[in-house]
Amino acid sequence: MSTTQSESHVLSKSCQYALRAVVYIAANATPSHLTGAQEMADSLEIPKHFLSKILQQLTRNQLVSSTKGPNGGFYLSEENERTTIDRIVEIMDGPGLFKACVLGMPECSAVHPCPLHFQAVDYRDGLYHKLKRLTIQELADVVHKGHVQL
Amino acid sequence: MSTTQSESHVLSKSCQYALRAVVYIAANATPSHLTGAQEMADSLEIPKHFLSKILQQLTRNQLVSSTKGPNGGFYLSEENERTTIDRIVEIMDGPGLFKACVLGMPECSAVHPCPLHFQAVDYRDGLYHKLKRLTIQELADVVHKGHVQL
DNA sequence: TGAATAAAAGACCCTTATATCCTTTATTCA
DNA sequence: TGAATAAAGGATATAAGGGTCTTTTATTCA
Repeated sequence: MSTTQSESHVLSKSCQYALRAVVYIAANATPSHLTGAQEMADSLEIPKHFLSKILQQLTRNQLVSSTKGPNGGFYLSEENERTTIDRIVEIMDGPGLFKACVLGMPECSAVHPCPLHFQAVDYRDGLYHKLKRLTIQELADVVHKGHVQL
Repeated sequence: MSTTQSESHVLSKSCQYALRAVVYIAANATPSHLTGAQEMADSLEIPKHFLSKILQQLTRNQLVSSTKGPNGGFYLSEENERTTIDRIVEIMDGPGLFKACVLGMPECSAVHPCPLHFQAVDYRDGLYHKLKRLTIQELADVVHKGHVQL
């Protein structure tokens, strides 16, 4: 009974990598030692070239900072550290994730709900509101205390 | 500042179509008038051939019933009507969705959590337990009462 | 029986996500 | 200044998801 399953996910792989990378930078970069793409790729076990692409995207959107050349690499400005998780998700996966209907219907709302609207909406909104208040720095702190793996 | 976003989603399109189709069948098929793929495709605005393939997958897994030939089509047995939503999701998208880590880490659990584990897990499990108790028939009833759009 | 109907099945194509590679630009420091 | 380093950028490859088309099989009914 072979069934071809479409392996779905909440966050794209790019977004997952982006979040882990940014938290890694927050937890490991210091003014005297910036974090390089190579170091991150090794430590987080993310394909290096793919990670570089993602980091580029984040810097272009000013969610992480970088400098080129020897001793160059990535770091977070004070402002970068206060970035909330939802911002990263939005940059990587677009604004749709926390707004779109579970069943993909264009007109789904509390007034014209799809059959799963009320089952799904609190799940979605609950997560969204948490991520909207949670900063990179806060996650990095938890990592530093060793309570969590990256 | 062009950012190539990877449009993520909770349920795959195949799964969204599958759920809508099954609820449609439950709400519209009668012993004297089975629902055809064409009718469903038209009514739900789903590409017909794609829908057919999905329906095939569901019948192969005995979540919907069908007969060929003139006046043939799809219908739900009594047992089919009591199928819970999580079963459909599992057939279409695999068993991973409600178990996998938000950040895609293989070893994520309450003991070795990823940075977002506790933020995500209760919502994920909450939705899962709802879908595990919710049947096709129950959704079809809501549709019949006109409270919901398909 | 045979023509018409509708699902089952399989081959195929297009788009997007994921991943890799190569070249260019900026920076450091000997 | 120039060699080395590391990010930025662009072009390309691979895989999976989404979608289409054609043929086969089962069923009905005239």
